[in-house]
Amino acid sequence: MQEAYKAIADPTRRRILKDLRGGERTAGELAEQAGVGRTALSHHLMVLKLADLVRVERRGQFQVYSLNTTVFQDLLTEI
Amino acid sequence: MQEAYKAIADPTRRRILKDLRGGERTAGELAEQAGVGRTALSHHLMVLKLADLVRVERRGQFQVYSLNTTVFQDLLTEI
DNA sequence: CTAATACTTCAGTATACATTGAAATATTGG
DNA sequence: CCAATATTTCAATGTATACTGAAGTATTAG
Repeated sequence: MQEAYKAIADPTRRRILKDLRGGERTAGELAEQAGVGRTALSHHLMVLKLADLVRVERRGQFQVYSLNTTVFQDLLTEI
Repeated sequence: MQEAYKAIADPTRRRILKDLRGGERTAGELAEQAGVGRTALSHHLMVLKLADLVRVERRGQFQVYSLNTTVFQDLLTEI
């Protein structure tokens, strides 16, 4: 759970999560919206994945990210 | 609000906050419970104070800390 | 006033995090 | 297959965070 706390401590990652509330996004779409480079974004997505806050699925040449709302609920409950 | 997110990202600070749910505590009591030295604790308390998650009041030779539940609510709402 | 108690600030160090450009990997359209 | 597109990994750097012992500040008991 520590991973989740660290994950939401960063403003860029909170922007990513907020964006994902609007539905699935590709890594590229997220990078554009989050205002960081592809490399940095990839790092942030890895952090969110390790925290199990997002899920990812390859769809053709895209990696499609989506929220894992369950873990969000757990986090809220614990806080 | 960013300060609050960073504040709860650290496990030691979460222990401090949990302890404070049991009522007011002096800095010394918190240090003992949190399992860190006085110096480190003082630093963590400063972070919590900056995040406005705790309030402090001098009472004689003690600094007495207590939770600021209002900011907690705001944080939960935003998440 | 002085010593003791309770904390905080200072200074230094070690570790973790965020970001970047370049190179590597994966998938697909033609 | 090969070039183009999408994304990740590598390597390097700067900044932030956590921790520690020593010194400093504040308050009170005697």
